[in-house]
Parts: sequence; C-alpha cells; structure tokens
Amino acid sequence: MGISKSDFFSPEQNHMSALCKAVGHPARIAIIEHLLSVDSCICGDLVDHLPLAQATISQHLKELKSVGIITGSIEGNSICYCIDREKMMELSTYFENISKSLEKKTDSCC
Amino acid sequence: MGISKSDFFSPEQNHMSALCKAVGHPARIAIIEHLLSVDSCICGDLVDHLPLAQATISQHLKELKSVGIITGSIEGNSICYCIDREKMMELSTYFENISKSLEKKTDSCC
DNA sequence: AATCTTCATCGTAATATTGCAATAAACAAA
DNA sequence: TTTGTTTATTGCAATATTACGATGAAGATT
Repeated sequence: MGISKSDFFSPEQNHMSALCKAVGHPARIAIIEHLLSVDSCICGDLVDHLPLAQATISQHLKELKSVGIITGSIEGNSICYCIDREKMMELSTYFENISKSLEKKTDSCC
Repeated sequence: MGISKSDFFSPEQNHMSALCKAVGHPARIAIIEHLLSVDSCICGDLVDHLPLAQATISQHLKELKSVGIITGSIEGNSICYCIDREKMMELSTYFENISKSLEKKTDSCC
C-alpha cells in the first residue's frame, strides 16, 4: 500500500479490499476457475493450464491462501487446493448489498 | 502485470480481475462506501473523509472510473461521482455463481 | 540409501502502484 | 479581467507486485 494508512480504514474495509486484491489478477482468476472446474487440483495441474512457471503459480496460490480464498491439504506428495465457499459468498454478498442499496436510491444524479 | 501475459487469459478473466483489482485497495473501498452513503459527492467531500491528499484521491477516483465502477458528471465547478450498479451486480453475480457451483459439488476433498 | 516427483522458497530483475507537493485546467464569482 | 474554488495532471520517491531460474524440503518410488 505504498505509505501505509491502513490503520485509518476499518478492519472490514481492509478485509474486503484484501479479498478483492487477491482475485485482482487474471492468473488468480484463472486459478480459481480451474479449481472450480476440477474441484481440486495440484500445482502441477495448474502449470499445464497456465502460461506461467511453477514458481510463479506457487506464489499466486500462496496469495490466495493468505486471505483464505483457497485452502490446501497435503495428499500424498502433492497438495489438494480447494476454494473456500464462505469467502466467495462474502464477496458476493458484499457487492450484492451495495447493488441493492443503489437500487433503493431515487436521488441518483448520474 | 510485470511481464505481460494477459493475452493468454480470456477477455472475461481480464475484465473480472480488472474490476476486482480496482476495488482491491482500502481507500477505494472507502470511496465506494462513502459514495454509497451520500449517493453522490465531489472530490473535496472525500478529502474531508479520507486520510489522503487530494491528488491521491483523484488518482483513486480515476482508477475506479477507468473500469467503469464509478461515473463522474460535471456539476457546476465540481464533479458528481456515482457508483455504476451494473458493475456491482457483475461482481456480485460472478462470485455468487462460483459459490453456487461449489455448493453443488459433492466430491470436495477439503 | 539414492532418486524422482511435487510444491515452496530464495534471490533478483522488471514493472506497477501508491502517495504527495506542485502545478495546471476549468469554471464560478467578484 | 482578476480571484477563488474545485478537480486533474505531472514529476518524483518509496514501496509492492510479478515473474522466473535456481535451489530447498518432503514424501514417494526404486
């Protein structure tokens, strides 16, 4: 965040922006969509489907994991990654509520 | 995006990640929430509510505008910014669909 | 044990973002 | 026209992100 001012913002604002930031990269959107299409997968699986090096994908997975959007569990000598539905709902609900609030407004100027 | 690989990703993936990236900063979440609470506002209004310089806020507004999340219309010698409901619904629907897809799955491993 | 497979981490380079002071631009008011 | 008000842009410094090769760590396979 450059010069950090995150203390000013509410924990909810910081949390929501962190979630959004985590999905704010095409590779990470692609990772989520791929995980969705196969339910679970290993990193090597992703390496075959994305134009990125294994190290880069591992880094993206780490970022998604750090905000809890995906969880990884060891399975043999590979890792099974799954999407956390709660987090997806959190995002969906947040934007739905904004959308609903906007719908109610009648004094819109634009 | 560092070394650009965005051509590999689908337009939808690039679009969705751009929307998410735009809201992936606490100041921009705060801007959206403030716009929501007053429906419209001018930049000076935001300067009073956020711990950021006018130039910085203007820059954040520009980023939100660039992806269409907010629109600005000139009003006297100030500008009225409004949230685009379509974009909020796009975000909500995207994550809702993921959430619904996850719900259906029974072969979850995590 | 030696080797392979799979994923994580380190180090580093290139690029992008963030933030702000200073300044410009556009319009309103005097 | 001059002055004030409001937002945008420029230029720059500090920091963060992205990407990847090389290497490490942990469990599987031989």
